[in-house]
This record gives sequence, C-alpha cells and structure tokens, in this order.
Amino acid sequence: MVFPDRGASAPYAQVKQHLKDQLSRGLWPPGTLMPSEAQLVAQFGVSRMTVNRGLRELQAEGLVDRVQGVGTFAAQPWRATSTLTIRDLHSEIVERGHRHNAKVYLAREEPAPATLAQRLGLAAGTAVFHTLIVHFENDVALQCEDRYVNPACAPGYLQVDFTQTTPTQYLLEVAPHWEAQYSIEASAATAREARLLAIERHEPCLVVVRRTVSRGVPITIARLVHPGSRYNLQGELRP
Amino acid sequence: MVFPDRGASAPYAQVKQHLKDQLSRGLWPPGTLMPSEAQLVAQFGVSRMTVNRGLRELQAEGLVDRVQGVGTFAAQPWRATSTLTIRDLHSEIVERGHRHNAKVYLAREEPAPATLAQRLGLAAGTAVFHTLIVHFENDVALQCEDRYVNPACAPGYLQVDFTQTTPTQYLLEVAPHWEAQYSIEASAATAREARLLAIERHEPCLVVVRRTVSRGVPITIARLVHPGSRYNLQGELRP
DNA sequence: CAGTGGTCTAGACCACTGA
DNA sequence: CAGTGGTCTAGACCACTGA
Repeated sequence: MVFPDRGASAPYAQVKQHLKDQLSRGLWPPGTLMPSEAQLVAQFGVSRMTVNRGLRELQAEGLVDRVQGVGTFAAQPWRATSTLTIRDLHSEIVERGHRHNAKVYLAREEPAPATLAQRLGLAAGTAVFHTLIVHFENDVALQCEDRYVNPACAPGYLQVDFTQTTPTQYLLEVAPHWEAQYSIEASAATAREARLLAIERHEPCLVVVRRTVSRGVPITIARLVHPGSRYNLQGELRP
Repeated sequence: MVFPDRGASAPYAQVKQHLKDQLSRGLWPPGTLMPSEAQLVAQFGVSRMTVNRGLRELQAEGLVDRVQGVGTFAAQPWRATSTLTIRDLHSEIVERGHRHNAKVYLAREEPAPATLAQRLGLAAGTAVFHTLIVHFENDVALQCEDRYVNPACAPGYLQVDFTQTTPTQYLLEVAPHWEAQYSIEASAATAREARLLAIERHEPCLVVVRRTVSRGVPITIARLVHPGSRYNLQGELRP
C-alpha cells in the first residue's frame, strides 16, 4: 500500500520550512537580504502565490521583514513575542485531574471608588458588582479573586452561583468576545488575602490584574492573587 | 484630490473584518456554524482564495475553527492565547529614555552541579560559564541576572565586557535563532540577591527563569530576579 | 452523493523603491 | 526603469464529512 503524500507536506509549508532551516543555520544574519519571491519560484518550481504564502507566514511569526519595492530581510529573532497562556483556573485544575471548588466571601453591589469607576468607564459612585472568591485545588487555596463588574454588561451577575461556575465562564457567556489588558507583578498579599489564602502575611504572591473590555466597553477588573509557592506561569518562545 | 483606496482596505481584510464584527456582536455564539467559503464568495463578490485568506487568518487568531468537509465554526474566544513581550532589559530601559548600567559580580568557569548540567544537556561536573550581573535603571537595581552558559555555544563568553553589552545581546549574536521556555513566579530573593538588589530580605520578587535552546542544543539558563515594587510585566489579549 | 475546506496554478494589475 | 512585494482572479484537483 502506498501512502501518497505521506511525509511530504504542502508546497507552501516546504518553502517555509526550508527558509526557516536556513535562517536557524545562520545563513542570513539578521538584516540580510533574502531571496526574492521570483527567485524562490524558480528554485522550488511552484507558483508565486505558494511562495508568497510561506513568506507571509514567516513574517507573521516575526522571522522576516518584508518591504514592498525592496525585498525580504531576515529579522532579529528576539523581537518575536512569546505567547503566554493565561487560562481559566477551573479548566486548568480539572485538566490536571484535580478537584476545583470555590468559596464566595462577598457578592454585593457597592458604589465604585473614583479610581475604579474611571477604569470601568463609569461615574464615581456608580453602583458596581463586587465579588471576592477563593479558588481551591484539592482543598488548597490557589487564587483569591477580587473582582468588580460593570452592571450594565452583566445584570444577572450577583444571582449566579459561583460555587458551580466561575465569574470568567459566566462573563464569557454574557459578553463572548473581548479584549484584555493585564499586568503581572510580585507583591505581598493584603492582610485579608493572606487570611483567605491561609498563607503567612509576607509570603510573596503572583498578582495578575486584568481589565477586560468588549467592543470598547469595560466589563470587569479582577485582581487575581496567587501564593508564590503554589502557582507559576509557564510559556515558551518559538521562532 | 482623490485618494484612491483611502479608507478601503484589501478585500480579504474586509471579509475578515466583517466576520470579526459579526462575531463580536454575538451573531454566531461559540460553536455555531458560520457561512461557508462559497456563501461568502457569493456575498462579497470576490474569489474563493480571497475569502479563504480572511478565514485562514481568523483561524490563526483563534477566532474560528475550521474542519475540512464540515465547515467553519465560531471558536471559544478565551482560548486565544495572549502575547506577552519579554524584552531585553537594556532596550527597555533605553527606550524609556533612562540610563542603563550593570555591575558584574561574578564571571567565571565552574563545574556544573548535577541538576543544572542535566538541564544544559551536559554531564555532571562539566565546566560551565557562570555570571552574576545586576542591572540598574538610573542607578536603581532592577534585575539580578544569575546565568549559566554552555561553553560549547559561546566560547568567548567570559571575555565579554558586560558593562558595555548584555549577555542576552551577546548570546543572540553567537546563536541567532533560538527557542526559549520560561516560567514566571513570585518568591523571596535569596539573601545574596536581596543584598545585591538593595531590598529587604522578604520583599516579594518577580522571578523569571528562562532556558534557551538553539537547534535542540541548550545554550543558557538564566534566573532573573526583579524587586516586585520596581518591575512588572504587561501584556494584552486581543481576539 | 453534494458540500466542505486545503491547496495550487498561471496569470494579472498595482504601489513602491532605488538606480 | 527594472525589480520588489501586495493582492486578486477563475479555475482546478483533492481529502474529508455526513446524509
């Protein structure tokens, strides 16, 4: 039995992989002019659209720079940005085969302090929803989630049972597409957070602050505090 | 004066943007079947390759799932991974218009401890290069860089003047293309790190551990310790 | 079987660059 | 001006899916 095409990937992928190999061998140091589309067409015996697709994907990956009217240049590889997956804690825990549960310490409506109101695009003093939830993996506290929600975006927020679903999951249903900005820093937990997470007062914590926007409207701001000894983020950079 | 095409982007980009808008309006909830390429060809009056490119890019962005023989489906937007730029500290400081300088506390050859040797793909006890450098922004300590280097990849490493260039910059010249794995966590500095960074013994620090590999060969492992009060990472997620 | 997406072709027109 | 990349077209063949 013959397997047609087994092991042989699509032509555009071959062109792309060939250039990638040469780049990683240092054949074209950063900034060097690489072969033109026409040259690659001749070299590989494929159409220009095929070569173009390979080059376009290399450009999307940050491996080459292309300038109309000039040519294609090897890029500085470290400009490639790395991808970091910040996943829903619930799915992360479940995927490890562990048990996730949550304790809700607060779920109420409050007038928004000035700074917060501004970041949510609301007038100071406007009522916002505020929840404080601790998430456990196999009964070990992993995250303290202090969250404010724009009521206009999720009117039913306070009626949700957050021992059964997470705010993230619920908000995704209400406002399916979104953008987020986040910052990651190390700091000590507040006294209350330390108590809720059952850690010592000065244990270093990984703090992620995330602001979520959907179609220009701020939806929610969350401060996610993780004990440094129990949680880390992993990622990779792969040109 | 007429500006031809001003404001009107390429047809494939229009198709893509149109679908993106509809998705963000919630027209197709996650998992829903979206229009086929043939339908979009009819709707937009463009060729199939044009529609295909728009859809392919949406797929690359994680906004749709495409299954051959079945169709195109709206994806779960939160599966999109966010990009986090971890930049060279030197360029970051210079770009802020500030002054960067470095103090080299250690630069020598050492026998590698077992764990480290394993992570560098070397036999235990093999000689490796070890540097300990503190980086300052306007004379404030921002990062303590504890780095081990595989001598085979950068034989001249110890001869470099690291007050003039950074290990990252130098290693990039020696081994231009690479992959990296990293983890980010919060922990206390060691006693020595606290002293070098001029911080209190228990100040929370953001610790990035990065292992760099080029063409399958480990090049270097670095532990980058940042005082939590002086440094954070920022990123965004943008479906 | 009809419908889907994956890919390629051989040509085309264009904007842009630098000599 | 010749050379470059950016994009589109109208067709093609294919693998795959589910009825």
